[in-house]
Amino acid sequence: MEKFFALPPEKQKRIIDGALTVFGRNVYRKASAGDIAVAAGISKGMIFHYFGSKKDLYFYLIEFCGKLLTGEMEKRLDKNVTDFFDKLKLTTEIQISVMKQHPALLSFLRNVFFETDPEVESEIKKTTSAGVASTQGMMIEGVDLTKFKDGADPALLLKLLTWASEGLVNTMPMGVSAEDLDVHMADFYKCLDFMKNNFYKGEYL
Amino acid sequence: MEKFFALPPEKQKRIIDGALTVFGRNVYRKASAGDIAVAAGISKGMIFHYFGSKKDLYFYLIEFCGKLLTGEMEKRLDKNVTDFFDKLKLTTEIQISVMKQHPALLSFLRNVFFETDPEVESEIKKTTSAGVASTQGMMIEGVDLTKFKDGADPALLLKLLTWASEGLVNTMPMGVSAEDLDVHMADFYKCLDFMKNNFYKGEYL
DNA sequence: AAATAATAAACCGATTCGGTTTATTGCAGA
DNA sequence: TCTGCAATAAACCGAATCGGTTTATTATTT
Repeated sequence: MEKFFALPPEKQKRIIDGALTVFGRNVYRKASAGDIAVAAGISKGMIFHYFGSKKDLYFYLIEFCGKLLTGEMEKRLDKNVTDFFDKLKLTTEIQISVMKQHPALLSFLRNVFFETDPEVESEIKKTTSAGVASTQGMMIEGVDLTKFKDGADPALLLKLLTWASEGLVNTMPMGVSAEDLDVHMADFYKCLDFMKNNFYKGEYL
Repeated sequence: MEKFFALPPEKQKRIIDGALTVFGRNVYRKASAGDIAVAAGISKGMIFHYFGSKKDLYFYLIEFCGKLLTGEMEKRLDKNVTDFFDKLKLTTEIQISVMKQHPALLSFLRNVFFETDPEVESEIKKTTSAGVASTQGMMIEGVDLTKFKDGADPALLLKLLTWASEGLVNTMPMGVSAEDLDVHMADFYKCLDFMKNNFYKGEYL
């Protein structure tokens, strides 16, 4: 893998994104090295020159994405944020910013999560058991629930907005441009503000 | 294809669902007849005996799903429903009921929509141009907007709930059981009621 | 110019592909 | 029970593709 790391960073990125795209659209077995090479704009042989094997590339990508995602989360998701909507906004913002760097990252991780190929499944379970954790659960902890009006159900609201966030990301899975992401995020933020205005007590607006 | 239609209906269904699953998880080129046969619990040869070719099977499935979906929509989506939430509920209900019959149907159609393989793309465009139509646009037409409170933005609300509906369906794409679907749908309905209670004028509740 | 590293392209045996053919089974009607 | 026929599984086909290696070519360094 030293060979790979010796490459200029923008080329590393091209290869990573090409591989993420192919692994993000296909199951492990059907994601061929040839397709990855084409997507990355290099010759097939180079993949094995850089990574040794398809499997090695695959697990390198898992590690890379995991570290990037959790790294961004730890760096930017301030523990002191107790406002429900701020926290949700922040989480979405991080996801979007990651997708701007690597558009196929989320669909790749999703495929990894659902992968069942015996050649990789057991090792996946080993390396990702710590990583995933329930976003749902830790989202609501430390949140100041007293800001909500009586009758407003934060858990339900969280569920709704989590779905929406999922759907938002999922409705444009192909080559999603940064501008498109911004447009949709702006709409999503409008939704958040809208909800906040309606479900917070007046004094917290 | 007469051979296929002569089969007992439950066997037809098994084959359809197997094929939908495989085509729903893979791009056309990577969805192999062998995998489909395994998923359907028949031998590979039978696929060609029933359908002639993989491509014929593929387009039969497109036609089948299209007819089923639009058929259900026309049958159940009453034109007289002018209530925003009733309409949304009805639409979701139809989608879920279709997914109960054929769990992989939606992901299959989704893949068809994004398919780019030259072997099938042009013919897809021909056969589906009429079918898709903008759900978003026709969702809001004929809806009684006067029921909303001042300050409630129905278009924004529709967007949010459409995303949520997308996310709801998309968060469990694998072998989703009917009970799971019911649980999630119940949650979604609770969200709808919740929104309705908050964004409708009092006299319409 | 010689040596060395990076890369593409040709190549390898093995596997899988879409599709066909053959062998086996189940089930009519006699 | 035998016979014929349709349904099916299993073996098979040449072609393509697979993961991976080797060779040839191009850049780069010395």
